[in-house]
Amino acid sequence: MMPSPTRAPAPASEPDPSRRNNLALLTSLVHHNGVLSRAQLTKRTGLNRSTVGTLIGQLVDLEVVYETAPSGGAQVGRPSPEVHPTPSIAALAVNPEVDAITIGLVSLGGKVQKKIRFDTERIPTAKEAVNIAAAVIAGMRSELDTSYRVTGVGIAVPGLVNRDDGVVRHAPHLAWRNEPVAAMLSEATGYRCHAANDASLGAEGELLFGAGAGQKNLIYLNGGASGIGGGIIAGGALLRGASGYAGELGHTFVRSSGKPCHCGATGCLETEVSQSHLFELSGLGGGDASQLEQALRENSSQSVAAEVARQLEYLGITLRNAVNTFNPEAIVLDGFLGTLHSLSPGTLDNLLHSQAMDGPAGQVKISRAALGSDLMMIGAAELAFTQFLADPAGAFPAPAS
Amino acid sequence: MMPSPTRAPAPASEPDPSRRNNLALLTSLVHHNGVLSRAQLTKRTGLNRSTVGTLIGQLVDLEVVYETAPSGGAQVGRPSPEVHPTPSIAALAVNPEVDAITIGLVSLGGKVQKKIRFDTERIPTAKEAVNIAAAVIAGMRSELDTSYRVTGVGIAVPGLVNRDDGVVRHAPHLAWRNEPVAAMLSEATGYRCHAANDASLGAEGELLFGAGAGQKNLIYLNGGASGIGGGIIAGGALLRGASGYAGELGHTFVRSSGKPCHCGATGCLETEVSQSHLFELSGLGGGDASQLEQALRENSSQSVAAEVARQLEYLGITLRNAVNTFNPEAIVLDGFLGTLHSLSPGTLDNLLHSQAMDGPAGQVKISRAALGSDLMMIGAAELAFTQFLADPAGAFPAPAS
DNA sequence: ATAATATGTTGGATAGGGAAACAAACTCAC
DNA sequence: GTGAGTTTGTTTCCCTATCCAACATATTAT
Repeated sequence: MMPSPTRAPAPASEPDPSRRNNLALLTSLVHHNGVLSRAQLTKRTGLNRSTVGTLIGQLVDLEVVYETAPSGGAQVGRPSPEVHPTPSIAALAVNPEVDAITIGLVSLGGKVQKKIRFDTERIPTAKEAVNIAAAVIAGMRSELDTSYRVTGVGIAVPGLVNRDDGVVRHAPHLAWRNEPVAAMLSEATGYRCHAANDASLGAEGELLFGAGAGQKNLIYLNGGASGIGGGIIAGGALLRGASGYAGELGHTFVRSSGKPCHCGATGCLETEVSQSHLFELSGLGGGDASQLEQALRENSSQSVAAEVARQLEYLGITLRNAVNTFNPEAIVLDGFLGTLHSLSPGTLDNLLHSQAMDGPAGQVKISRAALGSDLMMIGAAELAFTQFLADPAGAFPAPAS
Repeated sequence: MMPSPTRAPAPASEPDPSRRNNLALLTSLVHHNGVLSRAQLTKRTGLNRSTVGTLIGQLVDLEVVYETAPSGGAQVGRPSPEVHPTPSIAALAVNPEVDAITIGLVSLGGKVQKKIRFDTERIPTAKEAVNIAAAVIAGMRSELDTSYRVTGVGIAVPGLVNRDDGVVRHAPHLAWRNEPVAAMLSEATGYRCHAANDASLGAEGELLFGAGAGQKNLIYLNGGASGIGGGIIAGGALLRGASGYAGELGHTFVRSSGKPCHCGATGCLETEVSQSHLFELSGLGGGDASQLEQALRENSSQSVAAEVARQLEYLGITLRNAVNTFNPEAIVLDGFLGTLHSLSPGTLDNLLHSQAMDGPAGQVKISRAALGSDLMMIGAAELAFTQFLADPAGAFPAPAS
């Protein structure tokens, strides 16, 4: 049984928690792996063959998954049918940024079905962002109602977000303070909404569907126009902290008598390592990450090389701290931090091996993010999937048959 | 049922994992809280009254706990009998340091029954440490065999320890490298031995029995003769990392162009903040933590005040990083770091409020460690209790009746 | 073809927690 | 004191979900 010790027991009408747990386990496996044979599910869960059969049967009835004929994998024995996530179960994703709001629709299984980028003239207020998102969702509404079962909405915000109540405590680059965005969007759309820090969701996205697949301890760092955000996976789960604020590696101390940061401190990573310096030096007025990367690659000036080296050094200090503190298996760099790393491959590895403690440093692999521009959609959607995945049978009372 | 998805299912002969889980849950609650009434256990576990009754009955048969008549707590209703941990179930604790090896015996419930400090002439080698510990344990052996059921031995080592295999990767202050201390002591004593970093175990000890009781996110920092160690509790569990090396906050970067550290980097907290500076300035040649504290309190010289302020500033940088990264509810300072904090109360709080991000910083409480010199014994013993607590029915096949 | 292997399927057995009814032991009010 | 109200232990019965074993099925290897 193992009921959650912190929580009161579930009301009597609900099915036995153990069944729910096992359904949740299977659903999560299928969602995060895309396709799995029943035999693989049996191995992965440790459950009995017959039990998996029953459970899959229920999930098929619930239209959470569907089965297809075995693919002819040349293997001895009776082939096992393949279990797929139902793509009509989906979650909405919203990602407000300084210059745009992106709204997406993501299927169970992590496939991005739609992605709509709404460019804004100026930095949106929370109210504007919610209005835009609600309007886009309203436009999709008839399609959503007819062709999808929507589990909810996840909002990825570049700033401190209290994950429990969905209030943005402070998003400096958006100039938001104490905005209850989840409640606002919930009010406007009628969907259950959740909000969290964008980089935390990025970490979960890369963990489940991207460069960190299968890892249990992973550090994700993203550099964008809105500074540097971080998300940490420890022991297989996202590090949340007391209120979900954990992971702010962008404000790691990297330099004595450094410049003051908007956070109140001095010498933060985010003030020393920034995309805008690189844009200036490379001669570009602005643009996206790939344009920056190309410009930097083509520019062989001394000043650019020096700046890249300088920024990598500060990034190295942050990674050194993080490696000593977390002993992760992998570090995933996204945005212009991925660019910096790729411009001078090996530099960060060398810094880590010389400066971090040899135990933890010996195991780290540094890589670039794999999911690109879909990542925020996938991460935010995951936030809205969580509740569904925890109780796939209870989320949609009657299967749409 | 919820079998662990990563692990193969348990052999068929064993009892149902759900019963094991519930027994483990109850045993842990009793162990960590000392005494609990059956009614409290019912509330805490969320299990049914009758189920708790059955389970406690089994634990009584196993002599893991015993019940006593209700204490007359003035409360309406039938009084609930109290459940106590059996003190004859115990774990051994070993803590090698630069100048001594301490061996202890800790009962279920966390009470230190014995503590034997063996002072060494010089820094002990791993072999010497193991020999001394084995000899002391051999001396206790007849008593252990007649009066106790020993679950195993936990070794708390000041250095990087791979918790999975019990190998000390590197303990700089002891000058140990790649020493399989757990295997060595296991060989010498016949007990199951486990090893881990001392500060990590300190964090667990304070979490379960000390200043961090009830918290879910906690940072423990200990300053001693052997540098600064850290342990991090995140989401209720110790942060281990890929190999159990996590938590090395003593090597947080705090100063540009700082002194080189033995770890290979420069500007580490451990090189800037150290007990020996304070001993020199206070005029003491050496001594223990309480002597140092008294000397510093009585010394009103400018140079001492300046050094205390300087060290607190660097400690503040580490805590700033840690708070931004972990969003903990509590920070527990031990050893001379606790002394520093108490000499200038409020300084660290002010530093955090001005420098750390306001979301996470608003919630942190900084306090001193509560368990004093028993902490390492309790923490190390916990390491040896873990396996027992996970399966209280399976650890000692036949109850000694 | 036949053997070997792996997997789905079915029916029965079992375990273990939950619910309800009852018993017990306490406080409180009068 | 005595009865009412409250809380908890105890017992019995039930239900659920898993496991097991036997059989059926579909594939590869020989």
